[in-house]
Amino acid sequence: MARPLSEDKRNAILEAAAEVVAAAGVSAPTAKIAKAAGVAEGTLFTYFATKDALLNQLYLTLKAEVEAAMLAGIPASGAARERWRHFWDRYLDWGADQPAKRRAMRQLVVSDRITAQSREIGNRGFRDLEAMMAESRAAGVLRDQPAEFVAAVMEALAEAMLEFIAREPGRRQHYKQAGFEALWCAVAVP
Amino acid sequence: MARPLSEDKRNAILEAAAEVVAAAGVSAPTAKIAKAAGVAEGTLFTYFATKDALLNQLYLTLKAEVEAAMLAGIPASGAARERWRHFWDRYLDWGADQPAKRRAMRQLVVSDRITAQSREIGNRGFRDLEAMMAESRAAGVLRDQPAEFVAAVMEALAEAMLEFIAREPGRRQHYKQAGFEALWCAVAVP
Amino acid sequence: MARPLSEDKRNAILEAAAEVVAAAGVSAPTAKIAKAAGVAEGTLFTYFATKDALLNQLYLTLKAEVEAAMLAGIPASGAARERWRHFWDRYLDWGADQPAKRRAMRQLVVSDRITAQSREIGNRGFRDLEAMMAESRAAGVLRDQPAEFVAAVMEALAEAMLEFIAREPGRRQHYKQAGFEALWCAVAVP
Amino acid sequence: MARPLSEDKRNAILEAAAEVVAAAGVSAPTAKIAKAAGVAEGTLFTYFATKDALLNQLYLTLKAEVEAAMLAGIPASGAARERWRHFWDRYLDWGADQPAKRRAMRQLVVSDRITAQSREIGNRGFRDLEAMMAESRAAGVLRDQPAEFVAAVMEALAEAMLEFIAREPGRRQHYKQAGFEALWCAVAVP
DNA sequence: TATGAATGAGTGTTCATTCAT
DNA sequence: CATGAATGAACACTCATTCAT
Repeated sequence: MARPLSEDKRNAILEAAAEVVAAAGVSAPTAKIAKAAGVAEGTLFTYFATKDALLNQLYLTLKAEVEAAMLAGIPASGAARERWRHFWDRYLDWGADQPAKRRAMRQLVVSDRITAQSREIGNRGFRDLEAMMAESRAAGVLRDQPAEFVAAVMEALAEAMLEFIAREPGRRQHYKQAGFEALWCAVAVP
Repeated sequence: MARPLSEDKRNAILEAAAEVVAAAGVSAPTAKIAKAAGVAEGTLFTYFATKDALLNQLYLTLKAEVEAAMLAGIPASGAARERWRHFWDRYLDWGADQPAKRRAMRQLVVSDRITAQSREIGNRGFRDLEAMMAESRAAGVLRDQPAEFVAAVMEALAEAMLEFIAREPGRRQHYKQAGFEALWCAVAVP
Repeated sequence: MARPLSEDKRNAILEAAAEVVAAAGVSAPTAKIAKAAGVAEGTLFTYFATKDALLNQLYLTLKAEVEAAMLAGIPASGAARERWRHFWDRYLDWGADQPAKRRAMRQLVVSDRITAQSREIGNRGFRDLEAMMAESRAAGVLRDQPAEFVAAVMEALAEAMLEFIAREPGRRQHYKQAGFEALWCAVAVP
Repeated sequence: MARPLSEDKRNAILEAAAEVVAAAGVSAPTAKIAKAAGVAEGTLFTYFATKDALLNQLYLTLKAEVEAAMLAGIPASGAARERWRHFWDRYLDWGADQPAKRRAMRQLVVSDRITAQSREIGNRGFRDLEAMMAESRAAGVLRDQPAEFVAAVMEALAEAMLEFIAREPGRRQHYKQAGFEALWCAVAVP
């Protein structure tokens, strides 16, 4: 086979897309993304058939990245509150360390170019994550709310905290703490 | 349709813009907005100098509308929790009753076409609202967090609840209740 | 109504399209056509929704033009041979006087961008023309062939003669004569 | 599929080009042709330097093929009419049996990508053919027209008949007969 | 020699904005 | 002031051709 499709190039395009979408929204020109990735305009389309395919792939990639970040180093056992805190901290650290990716995600989530199927697949990972937490709910630690509700509250609060962290990077720990307190109080049995 | 007067036309354009932006994002063509408003393409530009001006005005108008909805019928006195509950309920009712406007707002908030100045002005209203609440914080009902923090948490949770209500309109009361419990527990002194 | 769609501009675009398609085929850029017509690139699309729409319209327009040319000045009565000769002469004169349009037609006829429907409509006019000739066939002047056959032979011979005339304009009369003799002998009862 | 030898590959590309050009015109992508030929995109360019070179070669190849078909089995002597009939029949049989090649030819003939030189060379073969017929003209069988004229009339009528045959394959004999009668009457001394 | 990824000029079409009516 | 045709700069995507493998 001649010059195989380069995984590096594919990743460069996705990284560039995150940067550019974060800065200019989903309507950013593909030419700008290609340039940022250091490839020719046409090359982008050998890796992603259409702009929509690229955006959907970016969405899935970012979703998977967040999930992987949250699961990394998760303690196999331990008090429910501690495990939740782990998730929360990893989530916020990821978001705070990758501001471009987080802003890109904000754009993608509200865009109608992300298909229902992508959203479905993207959430599947989180559902697995929540399944791991089913026990703590069963153990009576969490209020009686469906996993989706808990996840949505967590995401909402995390987003709000990340906004503050983005503006005041020095107070990351503060917002992580304050946010978690709010979260725990909101979802845990008092 | 009778030819509406000037002010009516302006409002028709803003209403149409909300609908169209909700459905197709901020990159929706001005021609589509004009058509939805029942005016000619060019007429839109006699009321709003540019598309950006229209989007920013829409943002401010919606912000003001939410604020007005929240303040309407506010009890002059009463327990802090009840007054907060009033705000919360009015906010969620507005969002649930005006799904298009809420979805339009989601698009506008993440768009880079909304200027910092607009955001500043838009939040001023909320700051006034919070000023009214300063006393409850002073009275030791709320945790020691800046008003912005409380507002951000409230908005984040409200958004999350509205997503659920949009999907299950019949359970509006349930989500209003569950959301408020989470909110109160997150911001109030335990 | 503001500035109405200009019939002149529409015609200018069709004329330009004929010129450009004649010279560069149906794959000629729309930008080139617009420029030749003296309008902006975008203007072309206010008159014709797509390039295909323009090409199909051009096809129909040219077909109608040929037909009109053939019918103009047709003697109401007279010997069949003279009436056929009239058609033949008008056809060849049109083709010889409008070389660009004729060459454009050559391109359009073989292009798969001209729809079956356009071809159907385009031939309808000729069928009317042939209907007028039914009598001569009935009168035993023409061989027993369907009208379509006669029309196809006429077109084929005309095309061949026009090629010669294009190369030797001075011998137009010669080729008109020679071609008609071939035609008549081919279709008439000996 | 066993990897074909060089000459086979060249032929495969030409055959594929005929199919693809017949279906999609001369603007069909070279990638499509390569795929249809079962070779890589780049390989096409080791056999033909440019797309134009391929198209011109295809034109010449098809021209040569028709000519060969017409000359095959030609009776060395015999009545002029019989020999003409032989040519005519072989021409129409070739066109009717190779509809793709014939349609490809139609596209090539009107394309400005076929150079004057190619056309010149392509017609040379036919001129040879006509040279063989010079004697019948000399013998007073044909009207006093240049060979080119006769050839053009023959081609024009053949094209027209092939259109009919393509639509009604069952009536091939009928159209061969009717067409030849028209041809003979058009070119022969009455 | 064969392959197919890489390239970037070119294409049809869209759209915010202007301006003649 | 209202209208919608006119404009031309973008934009997503295609494709002939090159060249690293």
